[in-house]
Amino acid sequence: MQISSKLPAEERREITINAVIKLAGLQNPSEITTAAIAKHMQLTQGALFRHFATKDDIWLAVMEWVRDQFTGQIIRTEHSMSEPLAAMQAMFMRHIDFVTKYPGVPRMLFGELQKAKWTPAKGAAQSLIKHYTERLCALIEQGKASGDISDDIDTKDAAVLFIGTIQGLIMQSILSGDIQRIRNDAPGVFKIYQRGIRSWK
Amino acid sequence: MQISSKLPAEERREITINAVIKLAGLQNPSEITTAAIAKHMQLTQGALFRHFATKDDIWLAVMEWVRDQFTGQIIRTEHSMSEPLAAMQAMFMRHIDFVTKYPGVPRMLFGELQKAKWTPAKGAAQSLIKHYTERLCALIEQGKASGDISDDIDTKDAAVLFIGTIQGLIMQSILSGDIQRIRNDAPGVFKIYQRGIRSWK
DNA sequence: CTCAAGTAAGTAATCAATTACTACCTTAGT
DNA sequence: ACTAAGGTAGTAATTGATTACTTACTTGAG
Repeated sequence: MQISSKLPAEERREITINAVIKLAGLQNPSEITTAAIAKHMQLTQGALFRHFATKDDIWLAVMEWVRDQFTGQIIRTEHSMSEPLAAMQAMFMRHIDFVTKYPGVPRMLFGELQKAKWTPAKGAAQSLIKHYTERLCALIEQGKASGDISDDIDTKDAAVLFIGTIQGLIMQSILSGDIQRIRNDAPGVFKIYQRGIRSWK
Repeated sequence: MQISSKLPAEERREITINAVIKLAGLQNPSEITTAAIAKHMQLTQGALFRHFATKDDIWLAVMEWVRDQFTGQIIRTEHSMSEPLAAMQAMFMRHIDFVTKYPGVPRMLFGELQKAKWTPAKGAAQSLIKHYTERLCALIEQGKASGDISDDIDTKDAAVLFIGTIQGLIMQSILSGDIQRIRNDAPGVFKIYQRGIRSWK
């Protein structure tokens, strides 16, 4: 039997993370087995445990990758805009881009958050969303200060709705089975959100 | 060993559905085992299969219960209001009421929809949301006709956002671990949604 | 030659589903 | 009114699959 070409540990970890994210786009993340991951990267199941102590450890590595990639992209997008509302729209679209590129990610996040007992991966997921919410709240406050966003609305509520708006698009795409469709729906949905928070002079 | 008092089949099915919904509020629905369900209703695991052919059959029964309860309540609420926007607000609050009363339900729904392969329970979940979306679209069209809702916005987008808004609140409550908190947040979030769709004359 | 990275074949635990048996209720025949 | 028969709903133990993880051995690049 031919064996896979040997690779250094760090490279294998990266390939593993990639495989998990790809598989999560095709099936229910909680049903992804170590055997399935190994098969997808042309490796035997036991070999995975040369690079990860436990399966939880794999999930943690994946969540950390997601955290770094996602947060990095969002922060960079935010800083590329000066007007708060424009920044929010750009972040919205960047977020949509991200989830259409990696459709498994929102599934993993939501699935992880549902778990009853604490896991390192769940902690990473929680802090990711917490951090995201904080950035949004800061932007909304800016928008209120500059007069672009209405003072009438609650900052936290507006942040929750921003994320919920995307969540709703994702759910719709899961229903239709076509993740790419949310690219078309996103602008119209964001328009409604923007009408909801902007001030009318 | 003392055995549980015998009950007629139909009653046992109802008790089972109740147990599943209660358990789903406490833990990740996909991790609920037949043993856990049986234990929660003071029954042995094997006895469950006197009333349900398979575990999938249990899930289907639960989803059908949810479909009947939820749809019934929402439809009744819709018909109790004459103005479209008022009806939507009432439906929003009824929906929030429902998920705070049965916190396991949204988890089950979302978890079921994520599954790769089709199951009867997944089909029931899909048709529930499809039907709900259709009712919302009809209401929004009514609102446009009466001039309460802006013609500028897309009906389907507005319906997606309505559900997404609630989805966002649920996610926030899962994060905070306190499902009851969404009762407080709901009015403020709906207010933003309403600003987003209503016409400004 | 070494040893990190691989294979292949385990193990123990968990889970849905099955099986063999039992207790209780209803009902028909005398 | 009694009682034997049949059906229903329970128990307790077991089965076969699946899963995360382990162990003993093998390979090949530096």
